[in-house]
Amino acid sequence: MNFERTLVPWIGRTMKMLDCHYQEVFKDSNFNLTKNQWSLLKILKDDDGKPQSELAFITNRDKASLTRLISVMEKKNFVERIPSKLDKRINHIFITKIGIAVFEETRPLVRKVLNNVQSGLTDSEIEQCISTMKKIQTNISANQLQ
Amino acid sequence: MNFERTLVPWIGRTMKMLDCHYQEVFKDSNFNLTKNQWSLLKILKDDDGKPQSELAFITNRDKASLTRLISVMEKKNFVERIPSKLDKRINHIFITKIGIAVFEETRPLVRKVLNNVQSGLTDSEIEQCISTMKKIQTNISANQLQ
DNA sequence: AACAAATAGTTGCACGCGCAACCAATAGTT
DNA sequence: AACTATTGGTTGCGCGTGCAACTATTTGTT
Repeated sequence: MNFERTLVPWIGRTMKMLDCHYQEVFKDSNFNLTKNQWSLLKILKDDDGKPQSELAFITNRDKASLTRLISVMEKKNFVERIPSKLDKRINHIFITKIGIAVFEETRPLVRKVLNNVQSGLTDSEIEQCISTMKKIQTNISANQLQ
Repeated sequence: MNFERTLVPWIGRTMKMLDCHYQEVFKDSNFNLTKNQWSLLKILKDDDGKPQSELAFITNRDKASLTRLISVMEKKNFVERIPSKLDKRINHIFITKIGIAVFEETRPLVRKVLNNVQSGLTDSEIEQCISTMKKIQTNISANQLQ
């Protein structure tokens, strides 16, 4: 097998560079925020109050991983855990005013990164690439069921 | 900005699923190996004896991250640190016989995963996607210099 | 030869991941 | 009502990441 014709390492390397770039941008912004935290703020901003299990599902994370993400964000006062009164096992997660403010203030930053990263790509190129990503995701899902 | 037309989240999610899938496959194989360790074995298999700094550069990693990766792999007897006699600061990294054996035995596994993941993709689709990844990487590199 | 600057590698820190084991609470079964 | 799943969340573990501070060694400069 010729690994040069293999897509996966290319995706991996690209993602690695993207992660690094985001980390750098957030660090420079002095907002004490990470890419993952930002993604969760984005979800919560439109749709608050979900239990952790649901957020774990939406973000494709292990529930333990989500627990820790929420813990960090709670310490920073970006989100709040509100225990359900109907079911004492459940925490509902709400975004705070600070969380909303930070999200809004960093939004242009993220937008700029996305624009820069995609600069020079045509619409059809992007669509084509998204379609390929979907196929790969389908293939992985199919394989994991075996 | 419509995030549905943004490529980055698609790449991110795909990569996440890929990481998970690899982790699962290696775990099931009982080889006590991870994707990152495998990638490094692949590099070392063809080209031994490089100093850590060079391996960090090749694999696009922080030198600290590489230190730890090597440490884990050394504990598993996959690689060896051999201090240079000419320059006492340098460690040369060599793959062991065990490392080579594990690499060869897991190679078909990785090949199978790659084939499955790319099944249904045409050659031109793969090429197109790689080309897009290259452009994104170029964009990121250009931005980081600013 | 003596001092400063660069280089290779390690360690502490904070963040992030999945798995497995665990606890508390709810739901389902007898 | 009593017992057994099942579910939601937390914690310990091993692995992985980058940054910054650190040590030891080498190189470059006066």
